[in-house]
Amino acid sequence: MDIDKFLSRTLLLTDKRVNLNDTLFSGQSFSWKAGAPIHEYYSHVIGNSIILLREIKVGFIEVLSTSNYVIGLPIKDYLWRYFFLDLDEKMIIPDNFKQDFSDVWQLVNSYQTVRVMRQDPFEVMVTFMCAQGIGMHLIRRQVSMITERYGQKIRLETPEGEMIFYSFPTPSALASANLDELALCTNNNRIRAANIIAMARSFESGKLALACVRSSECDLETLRETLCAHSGIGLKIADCIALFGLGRLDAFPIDTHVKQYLWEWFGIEAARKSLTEKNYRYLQEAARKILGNEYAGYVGHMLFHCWRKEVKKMKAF
DNA sequence: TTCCAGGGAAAGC
DNA sequence: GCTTTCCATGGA
Repeated sequence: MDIDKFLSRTLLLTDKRVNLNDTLFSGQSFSWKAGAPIHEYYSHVIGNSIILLREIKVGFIEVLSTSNYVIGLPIKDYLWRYFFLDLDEKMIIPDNFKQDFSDVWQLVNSYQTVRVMRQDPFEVMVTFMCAQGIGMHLIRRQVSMITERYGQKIRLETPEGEMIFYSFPTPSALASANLDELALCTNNNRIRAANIIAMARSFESGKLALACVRSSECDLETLRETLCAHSGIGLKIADCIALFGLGRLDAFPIDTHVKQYLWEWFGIEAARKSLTEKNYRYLQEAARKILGNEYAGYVGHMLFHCWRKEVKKMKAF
């Protein structure tokens, strides 16, 4: 059974089509491979971690996705939850955007099938706390070193032989980490390492974890305040955690790439200035007027992916 | 060499 | 309050 057949079966189960080639993990595209035994698909994502889909009996799937391990979940339930299948991507893009920016829409149109994945909140927090002002290469190296040092070793038999992966570290593993050791994994950045340890302790104490569980009940601003109370988490990282880890599709993170397309595609003057908090908030409001409010982050991510791939000519790793 | 990468926070006006 | 500088490293 190959991936296409797997998808045609899931299509029957869900009435929805998921093109695995269009899935994004923390905004990064990646490829899936068929493994062994059959009905098993895995992929490297950020760091030395994997997503593994394994059919354990007809219609039921086992999912190993870094720290998120679910056994015996019906395929339909898994796909609905993990790939946001309750979302009709054709309905989330405002008509006025298609009309007012038809040239951009022509470019972005084919990116509608992009799917943002619902990821583990703790993993998203650590990953994006490693992502300040450096390139993806270094971010991946940091996360990779953290998983190898503090995660659990996993052996996987594949047609290419045995492969070794590491699960994402638990909050308690990082909460009890030694500062000097963790700093070796974070570009020798001791401030970043200390921030991650403090955040993990807050998560382990239940304080931050509870805020995550209740994140859908509060407004976005309250959620951002809770996240930003932790040193090392500012507005941008808080928005990334809300979007990727907590399913808040209204959260609209603005990074250097989003800033670029807000100017180049939409001519928003403020996008040429630096991202101070004031300007960050202003740009978000400006973007919401174009992209809508409820799904601003999800739509923004299609644009993000399109911008990097079509305009910046960046390759998926 | 210089600039730019998925920023945040402290320091300086 | 708002803006500039520092943190830290590797690749183009």
